[in-house]
Amino acid sequence: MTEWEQRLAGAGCRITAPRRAVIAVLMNADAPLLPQEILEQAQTVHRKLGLVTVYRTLNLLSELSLVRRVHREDGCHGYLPASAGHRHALICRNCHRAVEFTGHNDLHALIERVEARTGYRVDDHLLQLLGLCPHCQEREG
Amino acid sequence: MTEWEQRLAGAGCRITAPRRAVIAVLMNADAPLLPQEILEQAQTVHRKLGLVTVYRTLNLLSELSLVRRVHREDGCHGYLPASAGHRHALICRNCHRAVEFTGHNDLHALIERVEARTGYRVDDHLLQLLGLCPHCQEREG
DNA sequence: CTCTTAATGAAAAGGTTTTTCAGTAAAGAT
DNA sequence: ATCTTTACTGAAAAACCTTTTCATTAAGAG
Repeated sequence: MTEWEQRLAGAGCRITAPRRAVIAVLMNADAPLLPQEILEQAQTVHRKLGLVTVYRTLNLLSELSLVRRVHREDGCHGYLPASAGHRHALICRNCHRAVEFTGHNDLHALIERVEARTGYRVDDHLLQLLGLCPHCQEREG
Repeated sequence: MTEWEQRLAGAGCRITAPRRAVIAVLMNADAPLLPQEILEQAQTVHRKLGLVTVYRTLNLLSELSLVRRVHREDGCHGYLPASAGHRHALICRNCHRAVEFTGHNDLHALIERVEARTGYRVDDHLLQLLGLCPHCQEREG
């Protein structure tokens, strides 16, 4: 049983073949995957998987903080395996390969300054970086 | 003619009553407005305005950097008047009132560190802060 | 193995955003 | 002021992504 499956079981959820298939795809993803893409890859393992179950499993994994949802410019959402703690995604605009990073320390100063100037109390943030990964830089240059 | 209308005219676009109505609503918005909300407010000025034209005008204003699109957790998009330069939105999770801020200096150090560690070249970023505005803090406390 | 009920898949519904297309009106030319 | 061109508009339909509904299936406790 994988670590993710243990977390599911610990939360009182059943370990089913459809969930195993979705998990297998997501655990090793290195770019944000759309639900439709997850479906197509997972169906090679579990043929009769439906898109609805992909969405339900993604919601479940999000609640357990096992995956992170990233916003795309076109308005739909990709999903990435989430590392522990509050991290952010750096996404290649060409191949969509993503890495995570922590921005906590640098953001802390910024957030304090903004709180002082605006009077707002900040309790959450969304940060995504966009650029070119090393691989795609080579191809371009 | 307002500043926004001059920008439109300068870009070769026609100044029409529907566009004026959308602009009038957005110029003074202090919270991200949904296309549907913009429609309802703008229809008090231009009764036969359609939702399609709201979307088309929002795309136009986005291209001219007169409005900024902010991502909401539910997946749809709100629109805010954009100040000059690269700014970010701080949004109240209760009343949705928003203020803008510049995070350029603080993010610069973070971005350089992430570039050094990952090899990515970062050329854009998305940063939104969420919290409570002073007004809603009072109401809560 | 049996039983309970969580989980599934198909179909339908719900929402937002885009496309299509015939009609309208803005703005430059006359 | 009027004409002419064509960008713009609104309604309807289409195209998405995502959620809900509901009858059926199967996980896992006893």
